[in-house]
Amino acid sequence: MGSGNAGQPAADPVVPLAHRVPDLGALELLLAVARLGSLGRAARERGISQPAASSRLRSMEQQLGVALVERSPRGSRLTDAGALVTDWARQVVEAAEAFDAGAQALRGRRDSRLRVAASMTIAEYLLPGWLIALRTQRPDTAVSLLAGNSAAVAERLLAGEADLGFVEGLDVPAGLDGAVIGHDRLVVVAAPAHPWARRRTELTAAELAATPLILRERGSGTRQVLDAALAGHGGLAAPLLELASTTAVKAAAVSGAGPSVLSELAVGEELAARRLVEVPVLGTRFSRDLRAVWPAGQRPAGPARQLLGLTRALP
Amino acid sequence: MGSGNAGQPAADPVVPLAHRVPDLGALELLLAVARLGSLGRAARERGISQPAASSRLRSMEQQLGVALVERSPRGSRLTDAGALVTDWARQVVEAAEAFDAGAQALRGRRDSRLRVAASMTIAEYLLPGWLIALRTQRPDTAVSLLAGNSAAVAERLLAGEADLGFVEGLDVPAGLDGAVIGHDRLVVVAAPAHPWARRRTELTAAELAATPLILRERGSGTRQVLDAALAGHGGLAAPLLELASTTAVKAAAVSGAGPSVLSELAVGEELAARRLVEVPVLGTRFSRDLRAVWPAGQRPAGPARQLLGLTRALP
DNA sequence: ATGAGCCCATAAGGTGGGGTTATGGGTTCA
DNA sequence: TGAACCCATAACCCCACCTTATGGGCTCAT
Repeated sequence: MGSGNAGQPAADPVVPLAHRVPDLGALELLLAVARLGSLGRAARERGISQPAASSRLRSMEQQLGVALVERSPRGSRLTDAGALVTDWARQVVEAAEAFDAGAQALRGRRDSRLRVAASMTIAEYLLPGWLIALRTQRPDTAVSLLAGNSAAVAERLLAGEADLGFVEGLDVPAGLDGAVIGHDRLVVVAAPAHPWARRRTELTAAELAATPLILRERGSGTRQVLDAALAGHGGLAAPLLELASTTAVKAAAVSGAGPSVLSELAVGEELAARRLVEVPVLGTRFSRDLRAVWPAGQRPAGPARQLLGLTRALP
Repeated sequence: MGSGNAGQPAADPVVPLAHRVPDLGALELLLAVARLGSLGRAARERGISQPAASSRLRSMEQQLGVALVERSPRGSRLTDAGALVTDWARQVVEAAEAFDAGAQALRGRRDSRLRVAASMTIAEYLLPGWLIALRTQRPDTAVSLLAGNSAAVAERLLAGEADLGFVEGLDVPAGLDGAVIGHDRLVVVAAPAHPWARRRTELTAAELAATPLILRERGSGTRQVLDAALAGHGGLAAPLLELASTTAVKAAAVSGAGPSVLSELAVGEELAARRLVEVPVLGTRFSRDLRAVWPAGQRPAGPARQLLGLTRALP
């Protein structure tokens, strides 16, 4: 099934993305040039030689087919296009920083200063940002992250193997205290081409329950909330597809395989770009609280307290 | 490694980000493995050999210090950590796709099928997403982008050098028709350590006007709105810093140099992660419409109409 | 049970992108 | 007019990533 298959949508690029987008080093260099106003200065900050910076930037311009900086004997300024590209580059670099913060926590060992246990959705979409913020305040705080469902989070906390937990369930697990730090909403989404995207009337809960959906595997927090909410409407139909990760579910929904229900946090990007469309549902609000939790009676202190403070400005 | 350095204030990484984060090719490979469930299949899709994929993935795991996939004689599945990393990777890849879509439009020539002129904020934060969406619907539509202020956008449209424009001004430029496609709000932001971040009372407009801010250069749309809104409150004080790009302004604000006023679109990320804090302002709403515009009487058709349709689901 | 057809791993060898140092020419300013 | 910035070019080096060739484990149909 190598070539000539029909169903595959806009999948395999002829020339891969990695060849059309400069690598992270080049993007960081561009940001440094924008900030410092000189190739040499930027090179020094990034720890490379000035000719290396010069050639790197030049090949980036060639690759993009756009002049990015105006070089002069007394410095370099961004062109108009360069300013635009620089801001796009910053988005990529920020995503990479979140990746790095998350990965670092994931590899963190037991002796970390701060051990966090978090549910999947929170670990995926919120925690990396918090860790970046924490790093700017306390650069030397080593953080370890363990991701799992609510029960696993509670278990770790009660066993003394984690200092702070985050859960997205409907209630606080027994033995834990908690504080609501934000809210999450489940949204019904479909590809723009799907009939549901063009409905002019709201979906009824019963209709939703009766329709096969693309879902995460049984046991995911999202699915539990959905199950509970639709229990009174005939129960959830057998899934159209059952996939292992949010990523996979989104990809399937975008490609038009069918409608899905996902956290607002997960599909913000897709909705904004109209790769997915939200389908309003009558009456039912698939809302759930996001909570920080800790062993009952033991108020978070030290790094845990600081991280808790960072989480209070949620969307 | 990584232990040893003490006070380094998160500025220039000792070991650069590019060395701690796998490159785009590796991240795309990981996404393909997650989707297809097999190294060999993923390798084929990405157009490389199976050993290359195997070794690439292995070195990524080594770099991150985390096992990402469980290999078995009948395929590979993501580990729990791998699922998390894959979702973080997807964020990076999506940002890179936006970068690519934007860069491609920027290099687009005059003979493109669809010529767009857009103001800076829209070009920076919204257009790339729209272009990605457009590409999935009409892969063969070549788009060119020209970014400038409202006057420049109007000029291009009236000269017949652009098919569709986007502006964020307060009114529709003369000679053009338009439709509101969304709204943008200017927010006052400060670093979490700034006194304003801890205020319990709302800022007055007069107070804001009297305080030196970090701003874009004169002429930016953001600054015009701000000027107009504060004209009745003593006028804007001389800026604390005047920088050339939104990126630079944000960086300065995050580093604590002072308060700034920026589009909500530009600082969403920073607010969510608490790298910046919004400072409420009494009474005044710095709101502005986002509009699609076209020459009066000439309703958009063809690709322009299609793009217009994509923009109707704004935040 | 046995070969086909997947899966993945290891080994050995090529190539080019990105790095380096060395050098030179332009502008600004004390 | 020399010092101190800016940037560019040239010649060289290295390793990260690719390739092809090969082998072993699991599953399944014949």
